[in-house]
This record gives sequence, C-alpha cells and structure tokens, in this order.
Amino acid sequence: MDTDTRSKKTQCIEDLRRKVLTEVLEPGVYLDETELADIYGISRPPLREVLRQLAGEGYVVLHENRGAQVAPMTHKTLRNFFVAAPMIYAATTRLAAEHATPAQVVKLKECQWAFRQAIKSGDAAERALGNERFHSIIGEMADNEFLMPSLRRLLIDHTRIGMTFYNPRKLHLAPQRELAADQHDEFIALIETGDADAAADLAVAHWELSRAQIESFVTPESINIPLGRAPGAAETRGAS
Amino acid sequence: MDTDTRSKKTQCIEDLRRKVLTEVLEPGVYLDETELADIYGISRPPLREVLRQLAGEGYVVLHENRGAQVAPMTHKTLRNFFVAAPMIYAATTRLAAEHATPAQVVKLKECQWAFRQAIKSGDAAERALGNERFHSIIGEMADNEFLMPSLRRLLIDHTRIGMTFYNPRKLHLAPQRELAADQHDEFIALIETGDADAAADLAVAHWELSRAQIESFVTPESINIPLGRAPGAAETRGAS
DNA sequence: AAAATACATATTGTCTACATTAAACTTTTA
DNA sequence: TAAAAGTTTAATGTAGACAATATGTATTTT
Repeated sequence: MDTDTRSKKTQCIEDLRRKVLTEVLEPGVYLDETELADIYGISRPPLREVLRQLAGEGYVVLHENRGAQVAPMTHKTLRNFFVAAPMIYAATTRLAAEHATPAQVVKLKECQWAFRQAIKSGDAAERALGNERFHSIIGEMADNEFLMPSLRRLLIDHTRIGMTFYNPRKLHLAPQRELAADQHDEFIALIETGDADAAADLAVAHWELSRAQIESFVTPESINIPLGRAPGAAETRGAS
Repeated sequence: MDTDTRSKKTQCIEDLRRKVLTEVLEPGVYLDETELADIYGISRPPLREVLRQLAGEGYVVLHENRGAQVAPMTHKTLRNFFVAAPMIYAATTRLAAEHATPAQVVKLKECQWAFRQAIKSGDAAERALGNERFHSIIGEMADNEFLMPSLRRLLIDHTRIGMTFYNPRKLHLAPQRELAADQHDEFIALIETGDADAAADLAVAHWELSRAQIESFVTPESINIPLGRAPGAAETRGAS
C-alpha cells in the first residue's frame, strides 16, 4: 500500500491538472463543484479554492455564478500558441543551459528515461505527460519567475494537443516520436555542457517538429469545441 | 454618491492588487485572513478564494498553514526581471501594433490623458498605477493568452519598483518622467499606424529608460526585504 | 542559568447549513 | 400554436462554527 502523504486538496489539484492535460476533461467542459467535492472527499469551500488556483494557472476559466470551465481551445488559441511558443521555449531553454544545477540535470535524465519507456510501451497520456514533465523541468532550470507563467500556459495546450501526436495507434508517427525523444537527449547534453546558443537553437528545432505535426493533423473543426454547457449530457460533466 | 455595482469580493481583489502594486502592502509582508475578511466585509472562505486567485496572478505567495505573503522582491527577482522584461515587452508591443482595435486605441488614449495628469500633479501611486494601466492595455491589444501571464507578472514588479521613479519629491527625475510620457504618445501613434517593427523598437527603448532608472537607484539593500513574519509588528500586517 | 518540554494562544483549514442566482419547466395568453 | 411570463429546481456564493496546526510562553529539569 502506498501511504499518500499529500493532502486531499493537493491530490485534487494534481488529479484535475492531469485530467485536463490528458483531455479526460475536454476543453470547454463545465465542472460541477458538488460532484468534484464528493469525488475528492472534501467540501465545496476548499474545492472552490482549488478551482481558483487552477484558474490562475490557466487550466480552467471561471465564470461568475456559472462555475468553472476547462480552458477552451479555439482557433485563435492555436494561432497565439504558434506565436508565443518558439520565443518562450527558446528563451527558457537558453536560460536552463546557463543555470541548470547538477541535481536538476539528474532529475531531467530520470525524466527522460521514463519518457523513453513511455514512447516504447506507454499510452498517449503517459507520453504526453512525460513530455510535459521534461519541458517543465527545463523551465525550472531556467529559474525565472517571469517567464515560467507563460511557459506553464504553453505546456498546458501543448500537452493537450500532443495527445494526438502521442497516440500509439498512430503508427506512422512513431519515427517522429523517436526523433522527439532523440532531441530530448540532445537537450540534456547541451544543458549539461552549458551550451546556451545551441540549446536555444535546438529548442526552436524541437518546436518546428511539433509545429509541423500540429499543422498536419489539427483542423479547425477538431479544436472548435462547443463552449456552452451541454444540457443534460452527464458524461461531459465531472471528473469520473 | 457612487453606487458601486462591483461585488464586495471584486472590490477586495482590486483593492488588494492596488495595495500590493503601490507598496502600501510591502513585499514580504504576511496577511491576516481574519483581519482582511473584516476589512472587506466578507467571510473568510471567499477571502481565501481571493488570496488563491491573487497567488495565481503573482501578487502573493501562499505558504501552507502559514498564510499568504505579499510577493517578495529579492536580488534574484530583479535579475530575472531584467532578463525577461525586454523580450516580453517587445513581443507584446509588436503584437499590439498588429492587432489593436480602434476601440482599444481610444481606451489607450484616455489612459494616456490620465497618465499625463498624474505626471503633472498626481502622487507616486497614481502615476505608477497609470503607467501600469497603460502597458496593461497594450497587453490586451496583443491579445495573446500565452504572453499575458508573463506580462502581468512583469508589470507587478515594474510598478512596485516604479513607485520610486514616480515619487514627486524626486524632482531631478521630472525630465525622465516627461520622456516616459512622451514615449507613451509615440506608442499610441505607432500602434494606431500599425508599425509593428517601430513599436517593438520603441518598447525596447522605453524599457532601457526604465532599466537605467532602476539600476541607478535600486541597491541590493533596499530590495532585500525581510521575509519572515515581523513578530508583533501590527502595522506590517493587514491592509489598514 | 540554559535547554527542553509541556501548555496556551492565535491563526489557518474545513465543514455544514443557508442565501442567492441562473437555468429549466410549466402555465398562461395572444 | 407560439411566445411570454411565472414557477420550480438546481447550481453557485456565503456565513458562522468547529478542528487542526503552528507559534509563543511558561514551566520544569539538568
């Protein structure tokens, strides 16, 4: 048995984050406070705090008197993503190469090992979350509280979009996924060496791979999720 | 009489933001939930939601079982600020010039008019908040949800630091403040014209003015605010 | 006298119950 | 029959009371 030392509230936050990132909770879906409070075994006031925090982190959007909605992804979202991503990724990766501590590099290597395993035999969620964690650690290495907020928001949507890229059933994408994993190894090498310029260049190249994939399979239809509350559609509400 | 249509909670959020930005609540100071709830006439649960939201926005930092602390400013904070600011300001200003709507330009002009008034006869808080609002509107013009979070965090510390620059008693800085206001007019002109390249350049120039000022009067001592709770120092707690 | 422990106090964290608001349904009227 | 108004219902928003945790103080022991 694993005695989870985390508080129920912390578990709730982390689980909701995971469910949003893996699109178990789809973009645009409205959440039911009472239902979530029951699920995570806490009362509504602390759950509402959790939702406020997740709103601050960009996972959900709060509407007054109408509850919390999983952050929608519109056509504009994707366009803005394409504008912001290369800049933020390049900047944070450069800073990571300049500031990374040995302990952080170890952590990044462990994360990459797990990511390789996921690419080999994991499901889409494991892979996408593994990738998110990898880039999140690079963000921590950059150690800049002014860039981190934007990086975190980018990673939310990058991960959600990536669920398609990392789908094991898309066999033809396997080579690209291997390439992405190989680039992760390059990240580690350059960060460990402290080669900031090369790291920044690699970040852009890594981004271009993502960009090409996203453009190839994301159509406006698939990202235009209905924003309104689905009337009576129970399975679109809550976190099962 | 002004019938304030905003909810008490909204007023609370906005007032706390203002107090943090103007350093009425100094960096590092701990907040008392009960006291704040009394002041704003709401109970603790909704106040705790407010604090979570402000934490998400970067105004405060939450410590488990130890309450909320006004976001500290350390030496590292300032170093990171110098790294991130030019990049984010240039990018958002460029996007603003590309995307600004006529209505937004009108809003920006109105803001600039008020800012001029504040420079002429206002106090430090009015000036600093006016400047914050000006750049916040440019951020809205950029209309990019991935860059806005970093911009907002930059503006928090830029405004707090700016309280020194905008102090009316520092007469020798008057010419520099006029220059800053003149640059704001240039921003408006370039954004209205849609000259993205020139706008981005101006953003960097405007930043260099700030940077020079900050470097000239910010010494490590003055930004190293004690992080611990001041024991029994009643006036350092709460929002009077 | 100094350190450690036990106690007291104050603050944070949470829960239940209630108030308020928005949505859905029903009923009435043109 | 269709539209509009009233009513019902279910969700969000809030308050007050209680529980748990941390800090400060006093006491005890070495």
